[in-house]
Amino acid sequence: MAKLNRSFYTRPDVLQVAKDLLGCKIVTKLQGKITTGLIVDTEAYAGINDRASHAYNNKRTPRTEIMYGQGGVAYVYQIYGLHFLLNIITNKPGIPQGVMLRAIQPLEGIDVMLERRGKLRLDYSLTNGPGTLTKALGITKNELGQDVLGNRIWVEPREIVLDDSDIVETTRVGIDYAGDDAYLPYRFYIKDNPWRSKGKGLSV
DNA sequence: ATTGAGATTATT
DNA sequence: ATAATCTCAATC
Repeated sequence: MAKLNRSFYTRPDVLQVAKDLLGCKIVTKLQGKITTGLIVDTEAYAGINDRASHAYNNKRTPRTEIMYGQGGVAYVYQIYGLHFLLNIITNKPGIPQGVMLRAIQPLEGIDVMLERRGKLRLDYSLTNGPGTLTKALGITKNELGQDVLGNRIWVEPREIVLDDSDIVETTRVGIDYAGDDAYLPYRFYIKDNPWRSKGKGLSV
């Protein structure tokens, strides 16, 4: 199956990339196992002018450096010492923007995902948060900097029809520290899809 | 060298 | 409501 190409990710409008990723299929081939899921919930982080972004104010640190590289690369970081969150970097080198995956709908390799999550039965909690979907897909900091056009992680094009009326725009989750930018409509999810992230914080 | 908080989750 | 748990970044 085809992979989304580099130019999909290097587009200048990170909001458009976040929307266009909805309905696409993310695939990981890790530990010799393939797992896939439909992307149903994303958030855009708009770089140096976005107070919610790790790269706000052009902040360059060892952690954020990857965001300044080329688009189509995985930015994985650990939060609360417990969970790994997956972003795909967008735009061209020097412009640190990216899209975080908040939730997926499991498609293939569900048995593997259940095992990685320590669950016995399939329910929404398998992959309905940014930290749970990475665990199900086997993504850890090992994948930091991986090319999303490589053979470990990639995304395949949307095969379902989605128009704007199928996409809900709302505020991002868990970024109260971002002041007014917490109210920007930079989160997108597929309307009526039950696999979307519940989230806490300021979501409408 | 020290400290404080975090793009969360699961449990009480 | 809160514990879990640790890396990173800012400050001293």
